[in-house]
Amino acid sequence: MSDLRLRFAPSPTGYLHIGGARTALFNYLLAKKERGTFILRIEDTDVARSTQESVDAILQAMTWLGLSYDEGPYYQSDRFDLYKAKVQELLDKGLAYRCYCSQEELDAKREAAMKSGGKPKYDGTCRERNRPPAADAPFVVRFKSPQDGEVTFVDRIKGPITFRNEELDDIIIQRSDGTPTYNFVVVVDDAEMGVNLIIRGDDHVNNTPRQIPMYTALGYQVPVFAHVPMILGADKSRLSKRHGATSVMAYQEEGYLPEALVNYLARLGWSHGDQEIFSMAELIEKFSLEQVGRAAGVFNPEKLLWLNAHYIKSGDPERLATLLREFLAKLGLSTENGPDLPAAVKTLQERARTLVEMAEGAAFYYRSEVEFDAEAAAKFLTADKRTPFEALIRHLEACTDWSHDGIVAAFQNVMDETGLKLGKFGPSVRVALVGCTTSPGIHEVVEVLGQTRTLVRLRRALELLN
RNA sequence: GUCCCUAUCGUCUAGCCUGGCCCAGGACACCGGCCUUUCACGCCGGCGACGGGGGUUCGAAUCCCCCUGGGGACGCCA
Repeated sequence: MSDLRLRFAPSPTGYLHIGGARTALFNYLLAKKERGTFILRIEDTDVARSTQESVDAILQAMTWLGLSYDEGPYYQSDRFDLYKAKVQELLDKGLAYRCYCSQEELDAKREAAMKSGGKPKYDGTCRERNRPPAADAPFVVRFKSPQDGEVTFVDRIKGPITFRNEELDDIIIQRSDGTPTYNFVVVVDDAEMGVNLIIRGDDHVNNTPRQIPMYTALGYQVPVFAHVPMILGADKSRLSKRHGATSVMAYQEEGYLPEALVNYLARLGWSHGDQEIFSMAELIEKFSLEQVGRAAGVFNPEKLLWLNAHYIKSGDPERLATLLREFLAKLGLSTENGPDLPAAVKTLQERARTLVEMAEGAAFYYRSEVEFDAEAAAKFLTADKRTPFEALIRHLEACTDWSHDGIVAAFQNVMDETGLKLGKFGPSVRVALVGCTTSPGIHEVVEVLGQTRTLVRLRRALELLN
């Protein structure tokens, strides 16, 4: 165990999205690699927007991805007393002050500042105010940010970053309803929880110079920061719903394997030479902040698909079969009275890129009756196939070795007897057994279907030949 | 608008720190071919980038400056 303490701190206002998942992954990987502690903290200070459903959805997605945490989940909504005390401490030290400006006043000031070409920062009206305008006037609490000099921090990914303090304004740390705000609680919690390396999204770079003075004001040690670049959509704008699915669990529903998403997310913005395929164990072993890129990256669904295809091809048939059942069920199919599912999976592993595709490809195995594609039936189930079909039925009936070799031998007998090449009647047999013209290899299909089902389907097709 | 970050094939990236091995390598996608009873897989080949301009240097993708492009932040959201 090292003393490295990391955290993932999502706010429960929706599902876990792709960007959050990657941030969580990087934290997880480094925690595992360095044998540190990975903390999960739920940032629900915005009581109105936070929901239990979102918490559950985030937890579920993390479980699916295999991102387990060592501590937590902590809920900020359980810690309001602590924040209150810390706000009071700053007030007592004179490092924070009550601000009585109304929302409307602030909006007007912001707009005016923007118009005159400046940064829309708070003008500090209440900074030096001595007493409230009225005894019961509502107020927020603002942190007194330093007004001159500059803050510099060395980002583990981007290097040194400097801000002039005059760019900063006095941010609100407590709302008029008494609840604390993000920029304040994140500092208190990270410090109180002993987090010493903060890996978070790029969009927080600008928050960092406002948070650093708060660490100091509260007597905390400033942690190290590592800001990972954003994930963009194909049009280079911030990834959002209009670029396709952004929810982690949507990928599960679309038939993706968690290892494919993990692998993809890891390689988006991080690299290890030319290697593309990484297991979780390998990522833990090889991950390092030094190899994380500094520029934003475009989310490429096609590459994710390719990775998913890879993991389906190389996956364990038994496991894939277990996962596939749910997808077959969505098609209204039960595997109970059908062929052995892992065997069926093996015939589809190299032709399905997702479990959805695999379920579609496996459907014919589990339908009680073949559903014929009209065009395929018209083209291939023709009267001239009667002879080879009868021969095939005879040889398959007589087959005592229902193995790949035994089945190949039966087909060979038909070829010898009729003088027809496989290409002459194979496609018709496929349509008879599957219903359409694309499927796994015909011998494989026959083998997996089994003797009884194969013969039933061939005889029924024979009746249709006329 | 202001501030911050960033810049190698369409996309993800290697190389950049420690200039020459790079007329820039890998992967996805795309295009051709091979394999083949179908569809795929696989294999082989092709297309394709150092944003622009100045420097520094014998030599720059690599170092410096400017420009431009892209992203982010500017909330009593997180």
